[in-house]
Amino acid sequence: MSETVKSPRERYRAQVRDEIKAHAWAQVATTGAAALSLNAIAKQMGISGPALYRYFRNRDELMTELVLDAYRDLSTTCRAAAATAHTPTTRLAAVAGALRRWALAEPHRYLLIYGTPVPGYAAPPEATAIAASIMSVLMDAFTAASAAADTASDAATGPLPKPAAALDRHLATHRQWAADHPAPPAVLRCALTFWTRLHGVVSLEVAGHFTGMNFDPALLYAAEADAAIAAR
Amino acid sequence: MSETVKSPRERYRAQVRDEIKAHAWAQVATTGAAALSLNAIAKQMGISGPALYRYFRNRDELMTELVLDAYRDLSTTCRAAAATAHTPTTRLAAVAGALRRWALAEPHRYLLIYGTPVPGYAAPPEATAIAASIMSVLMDAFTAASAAADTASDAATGPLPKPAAALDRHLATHRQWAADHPAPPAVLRCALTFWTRLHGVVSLEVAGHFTGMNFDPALLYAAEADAAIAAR
DNA sequence: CGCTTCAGTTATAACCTCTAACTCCAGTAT
DNA sequence: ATACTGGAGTTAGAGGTTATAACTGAAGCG
Repeated sequence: MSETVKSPRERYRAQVRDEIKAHAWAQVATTGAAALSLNAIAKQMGISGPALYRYFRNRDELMTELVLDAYRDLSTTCRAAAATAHTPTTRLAAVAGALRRWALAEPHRYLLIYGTPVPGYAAPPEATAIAASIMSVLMDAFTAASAAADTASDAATGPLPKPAAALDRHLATHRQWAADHPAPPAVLRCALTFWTRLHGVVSLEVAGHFTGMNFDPALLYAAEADAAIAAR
Repeated sequence: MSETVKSPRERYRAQVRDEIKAHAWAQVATTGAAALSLNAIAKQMGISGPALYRYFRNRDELMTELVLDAYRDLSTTCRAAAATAHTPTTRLAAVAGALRRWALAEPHRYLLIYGTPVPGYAAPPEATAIAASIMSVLMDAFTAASAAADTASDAATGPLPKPAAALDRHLATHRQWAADHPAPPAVLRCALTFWTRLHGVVSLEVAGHFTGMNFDPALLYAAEADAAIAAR
């Protein structure tokens, strides 16, 4: 760590950058990413607007930084949750629970990643790399789960439905996103559906589409997580 | 229809309102809802900015109008798709296909409804009513599907997993959103999961989260739709 | 200890939403 | 038919935003 010793200038610069990001996160948490205002941040910090442009080229660069922070945080949260459990199925359940808690803790942070992309904005390659790393957590767990299922009772799950089989055949050749992961197509499919199903529930929840419906999204989420795990 | 005869003033007013909305939709389609600019619309129409405020109290009112239009269009699209099929399962498949086509035809329109809510904005009660009507299409189809399954072979689907059973018990009492629909809890659960699963795939697709992954979302979507229908 | 680099400043441009005050014409009512 | 009035559209302007340009002054560097 002592090798990261920097000049005073750079130390100060990094410190101010972090302070800016802290204020930005506060804004995102309260009013959402769309209302993020560089001017307001500067005012809160007691400096004038254009001073911020010494630290971030423009609004998009700050936004990208926030997106990457959010991705990183989500990734470590999922990995930490996975590490707490020792059986494959409980590990998947732990990741599912952690994902929802993470999303509900700061809805705007979840929406910053998975919500409406800003018009001209394109996610940086690093973001997709982190997203892939989250998927690898799921693929690891599903690999272990399917192995355990083989040794135990591989029946119960009858023949694969046609569309699922077609998806598996497709994923056998179209697996660029999991190129460095040795999982078979079925595991890729399971990880993918696990992700999309959980996102389906939690994204509607954080966007407020369940508010008027008067039921507990937690139960729906639990049922979906369970189904996705049991389906194998 | 001839009873809706209006004064010339009101005819003109309605016409201009529609023209404004047409330009707004064009903007939403190209740059997204977040970048919707009343000024730009006025410029395109050859009038000056403040003139628009004769027709819409503010930006939010125009946005609300667009949201309601989108909801209405999605609702009629789903109902039309459901009407094309004659068996319950093909009807569900038709609705699923129509939903994805509708979303992909204009991604920003889908995101306008199901994407990140704008900061201070709250959906009008009419929107939730239309959303409920979309759900009722699904509940009708699942009701018919489960009835058909009873007459045929109700086995295959073994005992309900614990979390799903818990959700069913919860929905038995928490069904405000389907108060005027006689469907049993299991049907509510099926409709709900059908919705969330399809949304999970299509929302990630329109938000561009599959772009770097190099697989065909259509196959994943088809597999998910099929699974949600087969699960009953 | 001088020089240079850079953080922060003000001024400014070009947008945005939205209000206020005014003009003027067209539809309405007598 | 004509007088009246309501409303559509105008300009001016307040207050917000992102972002650039030019300048100042101090702090770090050699």
